[in-house]
Amino acid sequence: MKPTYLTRIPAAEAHIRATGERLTQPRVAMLATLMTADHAISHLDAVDALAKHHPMDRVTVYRVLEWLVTMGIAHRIAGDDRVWRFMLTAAKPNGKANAQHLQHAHFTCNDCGQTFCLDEVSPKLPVKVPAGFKTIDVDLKLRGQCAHCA
Amino acid sequence: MKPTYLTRIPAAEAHIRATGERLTQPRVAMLATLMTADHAISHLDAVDALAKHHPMDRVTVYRVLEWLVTMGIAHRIAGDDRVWRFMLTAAKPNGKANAQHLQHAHFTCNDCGQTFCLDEVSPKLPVKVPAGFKTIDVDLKLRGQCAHCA
DNA sequence: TTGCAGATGCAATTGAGTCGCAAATCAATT
DNA sequence: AATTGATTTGCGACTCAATTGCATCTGCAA
Repeated sequence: MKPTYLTRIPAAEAHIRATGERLTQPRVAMLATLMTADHAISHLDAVDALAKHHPMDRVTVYRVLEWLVTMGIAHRIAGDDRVWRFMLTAAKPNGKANAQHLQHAHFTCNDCGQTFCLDEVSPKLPVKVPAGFKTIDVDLKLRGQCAHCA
Repeated sequence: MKPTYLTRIPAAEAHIRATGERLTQPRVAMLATLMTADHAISHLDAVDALAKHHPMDRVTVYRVLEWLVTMGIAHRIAGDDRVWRFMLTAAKPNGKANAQHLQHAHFTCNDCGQTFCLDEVSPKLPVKVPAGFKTIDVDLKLRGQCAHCA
């Protein structure tokens, strides 16, 4: 069954505390919200989801989301509608961010519009680039129908 | 050496005439401009580039670009800055759009910001998706340093 | 408890992209 | 060559995600 917001609070606090940065209510609430999502959520989705338990300013949502990205806790995905969507970066068992996650795939459903992470697809992409080009980051994006809509 | 705008006009006219749609000045100018670019250009880049030889309205640029995409002559790429960039779709020797081009890779340089097409990388991507998911379109995006900036 | 760097809220701004509508243009037909 | 009618273009106004500036508040350490 789906995890609820409230049950994620302690884990969210621990995760933020582990960064050594300031532990603030908006950060906890935002991270707990991300933890309950099984797909990438937009800034607006986040505002709506937070409205129930911990309403906060739109701009704060932007800034907290950006902070989570710079901390490596979340990553952002460019949607076809020019809207950023955010998702937790997969963590390794020890709690550290997964470096391999930098190179991974996303699947966006043409019907429902949801975006999912496909971690299992990614790490072994053999990508050849022309001479002189240096690859730092790889992003694989699929479009189609998700299991629910097909 | 780089192709110039003027030398591309005849080819652009021929290409548009081949679609069976109306041959208009903005379409010719836009296509000729795209033909001189070796990397993906934004809507604003296009407006600036056209200003010299064939100034046209911002909105017209958007619409012509969109028309070129629906015709399969160009394709659009979502940039990390939420800006669409456009590029000619590689044509096969017979002049028809290349269907395989639908599944291909882009390389964006972190330093100069230019985006290039890597047609040779793409077609044989073995992508596994979870059960029930149906892939229709694949987009591979690389980030790093291009040959010029490295 | 206090001090203050860093975080948040609010209002205003930016900038890519879109919409509606009147005027202009292309091309088919006379 | 002129007419006609459907498409396109230009212009203004608009939408909406995201950002910026600044005053206020808050977490944390001394």
